[in-house]
Amino acid sequence: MLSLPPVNKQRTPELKGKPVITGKERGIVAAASYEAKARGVKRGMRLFEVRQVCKDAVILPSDYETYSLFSMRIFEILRHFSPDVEEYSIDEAFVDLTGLRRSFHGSYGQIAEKIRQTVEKELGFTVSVGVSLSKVLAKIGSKHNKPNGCTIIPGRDIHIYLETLPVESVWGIGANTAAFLNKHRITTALQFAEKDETFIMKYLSQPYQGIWHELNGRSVFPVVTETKNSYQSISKAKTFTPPADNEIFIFAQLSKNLENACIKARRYKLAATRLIVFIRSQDFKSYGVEIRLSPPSAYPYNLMVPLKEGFIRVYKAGILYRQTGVVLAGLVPDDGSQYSLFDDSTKIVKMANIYEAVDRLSGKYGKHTVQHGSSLPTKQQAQHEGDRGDAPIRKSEMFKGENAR
DNA sequence: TCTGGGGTCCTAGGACCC
DNA sequence: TCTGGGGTCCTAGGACCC
Repeated sequence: MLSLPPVNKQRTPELKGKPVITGKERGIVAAASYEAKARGVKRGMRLFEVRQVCKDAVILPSDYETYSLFSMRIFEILRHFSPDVEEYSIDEAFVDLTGLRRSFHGSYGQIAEKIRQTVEKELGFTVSVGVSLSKVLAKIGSKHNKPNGCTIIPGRDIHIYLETLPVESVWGIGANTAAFLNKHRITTALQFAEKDETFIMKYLSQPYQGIWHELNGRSVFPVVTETKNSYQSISKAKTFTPPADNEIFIFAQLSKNLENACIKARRYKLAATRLIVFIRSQDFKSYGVEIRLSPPSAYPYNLMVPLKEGFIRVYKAGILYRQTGVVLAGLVPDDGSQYSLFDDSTKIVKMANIYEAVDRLSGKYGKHTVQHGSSLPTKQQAQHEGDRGDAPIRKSEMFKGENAR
């Protein structure tokens, strides 16, 4: 396992040594440098809290594009060492080194160290590496010595690394499972690894049984080489402050979520067979419904009726809500051909043409150049004041399916 | 961690069928 | 109309990750 530094400071040396965080545009911490983390900054923390614990924090917008470019270059370097590279996330990768000692004339540890040095030489920043018998152990290794470390965990030393590691720090074990394990007097990763198989089989489900094997040095999670170019689901959600109860405003939020999700789905040539509509109230309770879609679609025009239906089912007047969201699920490839006898095919083709034009315009003039009329009342203030106020709708056009062709 | 956004996979239990 | 047994499919919801 190899992991990138949380914030790329390579291009701006004046930030070296300073607590840097990204996520300015979202109001929460997307990533934090080691210096910031040392001061108590955590991922997901809100920015005003960051300023409380760390006054001199440098807060930058996330530069996703730059970061993912670096990430791609690292993956390329890794593939020079082994064909079996799993791009686990934008800043992490698994590499299967099995059988490579011969060609590199060295131990696995030496290969890993060479990888680390190559990345540093070619890209100018440091990464942490963990080497072991399984993905779970390699991940523990990579976290063990974070900035610029290279940790090798051979089978005979596993217990040394697990002994002091809280069980909830193990990859795949979250708060709920940790709480359960704690009840059975299991608090460290080693106690979990040493628990007898009967207990594991009886009380834990499959993924945790896998983790248990991996902690014991038996690899059961394969390195997945296929890079993902599709999705099982696409979701869009947005939190708004202050919480609101205005029906029109909340539906407009949902409508916007739907348009955004559809744009992404169309980009990947996918259509949804299920639409999930959810809203979250101020007290953090979530209400959602799922609606089957036939035919599958990624066009807001087709999904507006189901969206409304879902909204009516989840929305209760007089409750304050803080978030809305949609999920396009059951995604199927949209080759524009699979509709049933009962679907109006000429209408479907028309719709495809319209949205093709919409996507082209958006590509040219920016997202939401053209948007659904129902998405417009998304300014809270506008609703309160009974008009659209200063809502910037200059670029937007009202767009009604009936007249479009 | 009193709370952002975007994902994945697994499981229990109901529906339905023979 | 009731009673068995067993299989598959689907869905809601849980848990976890970055």
